[in-house]
Order: sequence, then structure tokens, then C-alpha cells
Amino acid sequence: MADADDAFIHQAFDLIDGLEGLSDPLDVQKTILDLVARCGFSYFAITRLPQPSERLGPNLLLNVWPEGWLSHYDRVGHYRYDPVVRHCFRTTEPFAWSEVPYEAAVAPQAHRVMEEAREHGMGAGFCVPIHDAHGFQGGISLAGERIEMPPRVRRAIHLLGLYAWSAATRTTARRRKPTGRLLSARERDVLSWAAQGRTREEIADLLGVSSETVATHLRNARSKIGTRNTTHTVIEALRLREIVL
Amino acid sequence: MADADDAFIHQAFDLIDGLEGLSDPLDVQKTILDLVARCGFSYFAITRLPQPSERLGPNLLLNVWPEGWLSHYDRVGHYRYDPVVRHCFRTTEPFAWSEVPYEAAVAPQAHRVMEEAREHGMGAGFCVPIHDAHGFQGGISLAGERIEMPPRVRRAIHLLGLYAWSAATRTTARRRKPTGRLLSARERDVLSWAAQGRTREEIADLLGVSSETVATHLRNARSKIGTRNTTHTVIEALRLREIVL
DNA sequence: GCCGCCCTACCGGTTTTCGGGGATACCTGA
DNA sequence: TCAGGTATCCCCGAAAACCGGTAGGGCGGC
Repeated sequence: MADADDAFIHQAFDLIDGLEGLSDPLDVQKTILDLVARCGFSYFAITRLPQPSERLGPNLLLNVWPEGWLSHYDRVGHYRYDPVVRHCFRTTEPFAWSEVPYEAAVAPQAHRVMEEAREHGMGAGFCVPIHDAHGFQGGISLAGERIEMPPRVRRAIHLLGLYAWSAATRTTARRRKPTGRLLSARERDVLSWAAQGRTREEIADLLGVSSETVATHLRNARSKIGTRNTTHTVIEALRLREIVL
Repeated sequence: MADADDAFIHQAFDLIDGLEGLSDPLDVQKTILDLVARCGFSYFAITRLPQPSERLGPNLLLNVWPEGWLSHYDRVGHYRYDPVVRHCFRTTEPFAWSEVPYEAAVAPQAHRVMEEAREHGMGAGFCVPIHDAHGFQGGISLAGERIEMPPRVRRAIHLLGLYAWSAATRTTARRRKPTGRLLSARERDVLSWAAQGRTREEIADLLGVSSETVATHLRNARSKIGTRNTTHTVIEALRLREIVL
């Protein structure tokens, strides 16, 4: 048994070595699925974190899901209630779906997501959350009818997930649109200064425009993001990654 | 050579298995140092991310540094310029110190940090950044006079670093003070609502106090953090982890 | 018991922001 | 060509935030 585990580990390391050379995301996908099939995984996805208003679909870097699952998931809006997604915000360590705590009584939608996943042939799953300096960014999800994953194999898959993420972002980078910005450059400038506590007059001086212009930019940013005041706008712009720090 | 690598990986996985059972941080420390010594590492540390005004010392979970290095590092304020620390904000992947890009010409302080590390017997190093849902949280640093680390070993150390972080935070949790808060509970409440774009009146209603009280809390929070207005205070409070989301 | 901090509350005056109107000019893609 | 987005500027009244000082009650530590 331990021998089988070690064999798996070594193959996972080989796979990680090989990931660097791949340039087609489909190769990444196939290579990984071949290996993890041994643990009972038939499906998997690598995805970026969608914004609350977005769908999951456009944010998937790679995915092999059961027929119709993704479109159903997006149509019903499961993303907002998926307990696996929620758990990604709370932990940095990988986890099995079965380890995710949720109260079916207080979160019926969460329960429904898991039940429907089961009906689609995903009775068990494993997730590796990905975080960076700005917080949660995405994750790797593996799923199957039933899975068997000894501790050491689990850790190998953890590591594999991290490098698979790197490989997936790298190989899909060029075909992603340049992050469909919501705000204009000037609006982001203004909000960045506002985040530093500057008043309109100060920002106007810093940017070399009139304070009326700054007010207009703030107003337009507010209406674009749909926020209530400057503080709210700055926070949301940060969350939407329109501005940094 | 590959056999030696595989032996290392095998032992690293054994070590990770063993980490879960440890309760004394010094055991964690010794176990890890024993293994990585094989790559030429003599020193290492596991540290939380200090706030810009803080010193590194109190944030170290575990550390085995050369004599006098830490006190020197803190006294000189190296933390603010350390290019290794800076790089942790830019990447999620582990990296060797030698891979950190910095311009000695434009960042003389950064150069000085690296030169002084070398003089203290740390000619080479390796760092595993740790991120969570709130961004960069800390890292594992390994250092030695000269190091040898084949790619597969590097990845094993990557994984080891992640679990060492978990073990270190777990085993040192109880002896850490409850994060010396700057703001009071009420001030944090008020700022959390302000981050959602609420006005003083609305917050007053939500908390069941008068809007004058809310104004006082905001004023006190401002003066404690040293910020210019509510927007600035909310942003800083987020950065200081006084409030979340 | 006193000191410091927290939570609460009030006031008057000043500064800043908000909301809703405008307006002109440029550029880009349909 | 023309619509739509961007960037710039202006006005004004209303709303909100900021500033400073003041103050009572509670609670924990020295």
C-alpha cells in the first residue's frame, strides 16, 4: 500500500516537472486527469474566482465536468451558495468536500448544490484553494463518484494542484481578454488617491485638474459600481481589483 | 542522483505526516532543520507578516538565525527594504534569493540587506511565501552558506514549507498574545458598516446608538490610526486587519 | 481609590461631499 | 456619420462629515 502511494507521489512529481514544458491547456488537463483517475476522480476544473455578479463559466481556465453541470450551475446561480467555494475563503489547506462544514437546516441552498452535484455523478470531491497577495484567487476542484485518497497521496495532489494552477494560468493567459475593466484609468487614479484619504481639492492638485473634474470622476465611478459613497466605492474597487493597495 | 532526490521526497512526506502529531514548536523546528540540512541549509525561520511599523522579531513563529542577525535586522529596519520580503508580495511560488530581481542602483538598501546576510553566513536562501484569503500572511525562509537543491527537492521543500507553516501557527497559537488590537470593538463595528457605505445615521440605527456616538467612534478611530478621513480609516483598518471584508 | 480606557451623548461652526442639473471636446467603433 | 465613452469644467442647494470641546457612567488594573 505504501509502495503504491510512493509510486503515485513519484508520478505526481514527474507530472509537475512535465507541466513546465506544456503550452496547450488541454495537455495540462489530460495529463492531470490521467494521474488522478487512479484515486477515483473523473472530473476536474481549475477556475478563477468570479465576482459575485459574474458566472463561473467565463472564469474557468480548464474544466471537465459532467454533461450539463456547468450550464445548470450557472443558470441556477449555485456559485453564490456553493459551500465548497465558501470554504475556500476560510482555509488555505486543501479539503475534501465531505469535510466542508455546513448546516443543511440554515443553508438549504448549500445543501441543494451538494445534492445536485451528487446526482450528476460527483458524490465526492477534493478542492485545493489558491490564494495570492490579494486574497483568494481561485481553486482546483476534483470530483468523482467515490474517491480513495490516502494522506500522502492527498498531499501530492495538493502540490500538483498548486503547479497545475500556475500551468493553467500561464497557458491560458493569452486567450483571456485583458480583464474587462469597469472603471476608466482616470477614475482609478482618483479612487487610488481617495483611498489615501485625500480630499477632492487635494486630488485635483495632484492630478492637475479642477476639483469639479475629480467630483465627476467620483460620481461616475459611484454610478458604475453602484455604490453609496466614496468609502464604499473605494472598498468595492479594491475588491473588484480595479485599484490596488 | 534521481534516487537521492526520491529519497528526499520520501523523507519529506514522512516528515509532513509527522508534523501533525507535534505539539512543541521546537520539535517542528528541529525536524525540519534536520532534513533540509542535506541541501546546505543551516538557518531557517517561519514568520508572520509584520505591519510596516512593527519589528520582525515578535512576529517570528520559529527561527534559527545566525548569532545577532535578528537583532541587527530589526535595529537597522531591514524589514522595510528586504527584497525577499518584497518579492513575497509579488509571487505565490517559492523562490531562491538569487532569483529575486532588484536593482542595486535604485535600491541600495535592498542591496545592503542581501550583502549583510551574506556576511552573516547566509550566502544563499530559499523562501516559501504563504498567502491566505486576506493576502500575504507570512513565509518560510531557509538559508545557508551555499545550497544545492534539485527541482524535485525544491518542490518537496515547497510542500514541506506549507505544512510547516500550518504546524507552526498551530503549535505557537496559544502562546501568542491575542493580537494587540488598536481599535475597540465598537470602533471596529462602526468601521465595518462604514466600509459598506453606510452613513452615520444608518450606522447609529444599526447599532442602536445616537449618530453623535458613531461620530465619536469614527473620530477616535481616526486619531488612533492616524488617518485623514473615514475612507482612509477604513482602508487602513483593513490593512491592519482590524476589520475584515 | 485613582487612572485610563471605553461607550455613550451633546453642541456649534466649518469643510467636504452628494445629487442633479448643465457644457465642450476628443476618440473610437459600428 | 453618429452614438457612446472619456475627460474636462461649471453651478448650486442639501446632506453629510469633520473638528473641538465637554461630560457622565462603567470597568479593570495598579
